[in-house]
Amino acid sequence: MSDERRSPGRPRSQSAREAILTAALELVGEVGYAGLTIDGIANRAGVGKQTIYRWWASKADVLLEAGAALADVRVPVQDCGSYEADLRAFLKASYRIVNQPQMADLLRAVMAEAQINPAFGDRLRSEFLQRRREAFAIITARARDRGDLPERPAPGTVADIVFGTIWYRVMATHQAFDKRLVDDLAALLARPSSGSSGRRRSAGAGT
Amino acid sequence: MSDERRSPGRPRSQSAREAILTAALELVGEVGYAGLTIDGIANRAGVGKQTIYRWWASKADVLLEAGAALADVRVPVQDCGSYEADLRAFLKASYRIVNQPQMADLLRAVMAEAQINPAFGDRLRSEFLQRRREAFAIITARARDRGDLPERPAPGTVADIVFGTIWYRVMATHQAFDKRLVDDLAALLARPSSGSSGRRRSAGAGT
Amino acid sequence: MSDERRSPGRPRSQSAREAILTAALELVGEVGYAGLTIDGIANRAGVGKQTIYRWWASKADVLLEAGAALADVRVPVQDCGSYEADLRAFLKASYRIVNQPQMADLLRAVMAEAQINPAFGDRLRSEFLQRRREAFAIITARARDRGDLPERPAPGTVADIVFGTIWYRVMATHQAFDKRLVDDLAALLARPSSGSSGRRRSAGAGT
Amino acid sequence: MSDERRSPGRPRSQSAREAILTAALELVGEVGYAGLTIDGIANRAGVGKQTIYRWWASKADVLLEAGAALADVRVPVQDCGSYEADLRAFLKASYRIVNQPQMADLLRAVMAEAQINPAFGDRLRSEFLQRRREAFAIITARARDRGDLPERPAPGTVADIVFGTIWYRVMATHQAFDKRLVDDLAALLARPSSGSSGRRRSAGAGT
DNA sequence: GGTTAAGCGAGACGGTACGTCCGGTCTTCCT
DNA sequence: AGGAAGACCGGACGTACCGTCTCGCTTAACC
Repeated sequence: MSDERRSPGRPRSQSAREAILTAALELVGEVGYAGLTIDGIANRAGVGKQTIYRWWASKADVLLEAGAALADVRVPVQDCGSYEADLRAFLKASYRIVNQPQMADLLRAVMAEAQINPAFGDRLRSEFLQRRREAFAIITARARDRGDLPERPAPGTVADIVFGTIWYRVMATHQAFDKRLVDDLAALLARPSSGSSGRRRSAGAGT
Repeated sequence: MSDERRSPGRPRSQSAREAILTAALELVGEVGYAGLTIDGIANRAGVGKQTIYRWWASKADVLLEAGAALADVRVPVQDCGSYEADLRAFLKASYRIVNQPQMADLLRAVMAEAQINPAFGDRLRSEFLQRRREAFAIITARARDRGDLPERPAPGTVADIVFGTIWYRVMATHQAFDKRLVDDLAALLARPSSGSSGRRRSAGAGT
Repeated sequence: MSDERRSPGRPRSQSAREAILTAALELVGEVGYAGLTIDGIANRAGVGKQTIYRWWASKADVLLEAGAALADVRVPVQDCGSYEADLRAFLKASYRIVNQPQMADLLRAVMAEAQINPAFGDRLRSEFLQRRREAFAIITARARDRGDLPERPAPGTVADIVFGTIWYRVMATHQAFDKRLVDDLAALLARPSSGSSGRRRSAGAGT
Repeated sequence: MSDERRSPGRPRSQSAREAILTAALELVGEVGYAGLTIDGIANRAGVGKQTIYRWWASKADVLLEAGAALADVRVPVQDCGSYEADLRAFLKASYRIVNQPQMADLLRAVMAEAQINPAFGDRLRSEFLQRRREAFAIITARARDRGDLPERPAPGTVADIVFGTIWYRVMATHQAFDKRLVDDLAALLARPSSGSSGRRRSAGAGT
């Protein structure tokens, strides 16, 4: 029934894979991304360099996969009753991810590499950033259905604002992503648009 | 009258300085930041490597200084009559800077380097990011005095939102910084704080 | 009678053996000995690397065995009537071997490897060079018995001169091993020693 | 007067050059040619790898230059009175070179590399082997003039025999190049050709 | 006819050296 | 003293092979 035809040849070593991801995470914490080298990861992991090059295109890709495990905190997509509550839940989940010890350094590193290496930038977008945006899109879509989504800005722009603010704090100001920011963003973005359009929607929802 | 006591020895060559900045800008456009090397800049500029190392700490510092010329578009700090108008003026000026041809690439490069090289990160913050925030702070301070600054978020957080959104578009989505975003951000941030909470706070403050 | 007790397990694949020897010969002609790799031989032969390592110690050993087939031209050991005629017959046989198309390259390769890898050097001596010397020793021994062997040089030194000259042409000058060299060497080495000993022998032969 | 216009830039470091040649000679003695690496030479010499690659094309070229110093024993070209005496003097000089402690290993290595790397083979021929042959050619030319050069073999073939025998002992039999071989070769090659041709020449020379 | 044992193609593994590139320093001569 | 030139040491890069290993499979001999 199952089509899991094993390919011929020695199978990939899971222990090597895990040792590499662990070593990369440890090393980036100890020596920073600039000091991180494939040689260093290979030595720490007790692995040949080729084994890294065989499965990852760059040290940033290793980090990205290592980070995927840490970022396993699943975004809460269940309905909290209102757009603002949904927003707050999403932001709190993001807050928990970003405030993990090695996570901020890792995020800085992968975003930096994405600027320098366009091919990695594409991978970062498709395998990480886009997924986060899609999760967020669930919230705005639900709010639109529910009727409490402000008319402006458009959902894509809202995502830019939310993610942009978080990334800016991580990369530029090195300020903590604290609960106050959760409150500020949720309140700001959930507040009905000024002018007639907002009222119209409220009226519609109230009917 | 003038205190320009010339130091002894041969003075710094202005032609070399300009050739270096020009070469760096050209090369980063041709080969990207990853392909940019001190050797390459020196060759293109017809200059010895040592001349670069004498005056700049890294290729990112060369770019930062090269970019300063491009970013000469001075932020408008004059009063436009309302917080929203001031915001819109500031955002339009930023829009003009970011949309210069080589500027987005240059911004990406220096922000990436800042993540990788902490010492450069400090220089970027103190010599560029902080200056932009200070210019923006004039606007929020004036709005506070004028009385049309929403109570929340705090001015620093507003700056995080504004700059964060712009940087995120430059670095993550590669979306254009268009006039629609100017409108959205100005409208969103100038809109008065929502209903009861704002009033409650005012009431509390008044007691 | 026969003790050919077959060991259990799958017997060695003759088709794999032949494919390997053929692939090695082809490849050394196409890419040279430096470009010859075990991986390359295995791929060309459609064989796993392990199958090569199981039966040969190095790529030079593969070539040595591959060359053994080409060098099948057996040295003529039958008596031609005189030392000079025997010499000439031996040299002509060597000439036919060396002038085979792939043979000179193969000889160069194995002699080079013997200099670099002492263990292979021992194998080359015992399995190839020494056999050739033993074949040659038959000629000098017969000449001694017959009485037309010059007193000097000693047979071992004569072998050094004969083989040395051939190898030098193959390795150092890349000159063809031509019939003129056959004549020169045969005439030189069969000529009676100068001085009293030579005369004594001549006298003896004349009696 | 002198046109030794120094080129601009830092001049080549003689101390680095000598350290590299010394390190190469030491290492080839310790670990053999197969174990000799550019990395190893660079480390032993306290030098960057690039400094080696800048001036030499391969480790064999380093050895060849290192060996040139050892082989400084100049071939004696002065007239010893007879062809046989000249031959003996040349062979004794070669004997002294080959019997230097590191020399045999070095010769084996460069000749091996010449088989494997054709470009190096050309360099070895033009910079070493050919020079030795030219020195030897002086002896045969002088003998021809003097009249005591046997008619056959031709001078080039005589050189093949002399050098071939020496190289064969070094590479194939690992026998010492001893004084007995000097005597044997000198006697063999100086002995007049058999038959009338030799006598004719003697007669002519005697007139 | 099942069991055992070895050989087989495939290909991942830990390593080592390769030759290149670049960083940052230095040493020269020239201005 | 600054600058152009370019060699220097150091060290990471990504590649190529090495020789070994672990798979599933095939092929025989043996019970």
